Amino acid sequence: MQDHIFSQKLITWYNQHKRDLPWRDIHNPYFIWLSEVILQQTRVVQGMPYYFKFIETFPTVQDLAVADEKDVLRLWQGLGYYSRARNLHTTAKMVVENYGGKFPNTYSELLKLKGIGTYTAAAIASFAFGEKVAVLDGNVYRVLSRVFGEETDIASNEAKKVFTKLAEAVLPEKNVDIHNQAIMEFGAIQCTPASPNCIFCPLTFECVANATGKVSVLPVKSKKVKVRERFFNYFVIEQNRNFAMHERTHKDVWSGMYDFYLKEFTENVQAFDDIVSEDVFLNDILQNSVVKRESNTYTHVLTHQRIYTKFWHLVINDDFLLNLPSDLKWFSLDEVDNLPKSTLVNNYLIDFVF
DNA sequence: GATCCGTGGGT
DNA sequence: TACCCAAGGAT
Repeated sequence: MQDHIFSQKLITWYNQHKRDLPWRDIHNPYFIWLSEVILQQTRVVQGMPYYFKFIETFPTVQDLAVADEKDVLRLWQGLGYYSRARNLHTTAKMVVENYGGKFPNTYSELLKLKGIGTYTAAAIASFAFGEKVAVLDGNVYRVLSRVFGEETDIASNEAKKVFTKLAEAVLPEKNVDIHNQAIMEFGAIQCTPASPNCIFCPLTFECVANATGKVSVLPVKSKKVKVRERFFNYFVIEQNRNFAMHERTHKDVWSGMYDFYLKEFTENVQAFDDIVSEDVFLNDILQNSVVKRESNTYTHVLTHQRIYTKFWHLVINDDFLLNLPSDLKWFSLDEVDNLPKSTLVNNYLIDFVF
């Protein structure tokens, strides 16, 4: 099949079947950037409400740049991969300070910004500025792999070179932005990962995978992630309707988000005495508090971790003068609501506190 | 450069 | 249930 035929067929299909999405057919690089970062590893239906929240709360890159990082993270709460929100904020400040508030308009300049990699740089450069660069995301890997019968393992380092070359080869001279949108939309709606409806595919006759019966095995992807098990015991420390919260700073999940006093184990420790033993702070507290609740176990599943969590809700006596460790601070219920929190922590608060 | 970083929906 | 994976990027 000739490359321009492939692109023409994709665009014809796209014009008939494309979804009406709010970040389509616009050229505001700030809005396009927001949508692309939100949609990294995220489904359209999941990201859509966040897109509307962000453009309403931060209508311009300047608005985002002057915001507190806490508030950006709070708005991102529930979407996951929170480094995206921190990098978003960093890049907004860079655009304002180093680029006069105007997004750089080339692929290579965009690539220098935090949180903008090869895919996102290509997306912004082509959608907002019409630059002739090919996008390569999960959809494009799948479509190219099947249509051209390319069996290179997409988890390998080699694959990025091979598929980038393929993606560039099929790029048309004109309407690169539409072509890029079309190939991704085609992957998302027609050439789906599981059981695509090849009977109604406009590329049935050209598709190598269809001809060779390999649709279900392409693209080849080798890596299987191993899941680490962790056991959390959160101590929800409350006094006079204030809550002791801690900002996660270390290299771990939910960096920059707030949680409670945590005792972590590598195996399941059931007995309360074993959990609190040798913890001076907790033993000091326990003399002057009531255990208001011992929660059920929350099983929180992440990509590389399975976290089994029990919440111990301690209400400290009103008149007890408690010295918090330096990494814990008191927050009122309203303030707790406004802090960025993981879905795990937020779920407990929704279930029993808010 | 292999591993880590979230959450939710589909099968 | 267990697994996949979804408009990836940073380290």
